[in-house]
Amino acid sequence: MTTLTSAITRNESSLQVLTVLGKISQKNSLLDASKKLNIQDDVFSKWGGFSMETFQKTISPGCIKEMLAENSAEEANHVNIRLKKIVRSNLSHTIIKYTFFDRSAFGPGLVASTDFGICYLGFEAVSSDPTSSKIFLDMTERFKEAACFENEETKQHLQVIDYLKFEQAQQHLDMNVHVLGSEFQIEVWKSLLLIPKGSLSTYGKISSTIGKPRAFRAVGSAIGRNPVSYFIPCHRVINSSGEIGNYMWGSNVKKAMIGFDKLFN
DNA sequence: ACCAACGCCGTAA
DNA sequence: TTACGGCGTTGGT
Repeated sequence: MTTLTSAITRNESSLQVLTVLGKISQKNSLLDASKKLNIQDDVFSKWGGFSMETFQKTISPGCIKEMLAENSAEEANHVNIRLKKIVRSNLSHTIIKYTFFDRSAFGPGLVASTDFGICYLGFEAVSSDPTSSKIFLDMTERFKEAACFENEETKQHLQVIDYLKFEQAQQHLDMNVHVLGSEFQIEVWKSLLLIPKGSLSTYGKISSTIGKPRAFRAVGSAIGRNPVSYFIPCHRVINSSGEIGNYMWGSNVKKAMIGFDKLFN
């Protein structure tokens, strides 16, 4: 099987993987869920080249604890991100281009950018009218003073979508990210970039690293407003209890990202 | 400017 | 499992 073939099946099987992950609980294992949904249990190997059992184990409490304990600061991420703030007062002169993508390792989604870099990324399966989707409304609400229009040809978008398909082993990606947010939010988002791929942190730990150990709840709110999911890895922050916790695009997507981070490549 | 309500929380019981 | 504290953000006066 060629790399290309497996990449196609990966991105096509992601929807089924996400469906199964949305159905699991402490009572319901991946195997139970896949049987109930009448989904083949080999979708996980098609998706990431690892078995359902391996994935199940990776998101089990024991492995989650291990990922929380890892505190290596070397070689943090495969993606080297340069973060720049969007100045709100300049927004009326800002042009934002957006592209819907129908396939990736984490399902369909929306990516947007300014001329400097990516300003928005999220994952949602949109229906026939994309402009009424939660993801589109969230993006346009954030940038309502800017000029937003659809564009399929942006080099930055293609680069991001390519990466999210994981069609080949990614060594390194240099990426510019342009974020709109308060000082506090941007400080929180920057600290997320320090969480190594394959390990996890907690809301409490993040609040301590920014010097406000009691602001964990505010940190949760700030993380929830992360405009560029996956690349600003808010999926790597979970509850101190070991629960996966909530996620803007669904906790099934969060689980998929956590397991994929750990197992893929 | 002020206040109330709300969150991807943590922890104590 | 439930209740409450603490903190930045937002939306309504």
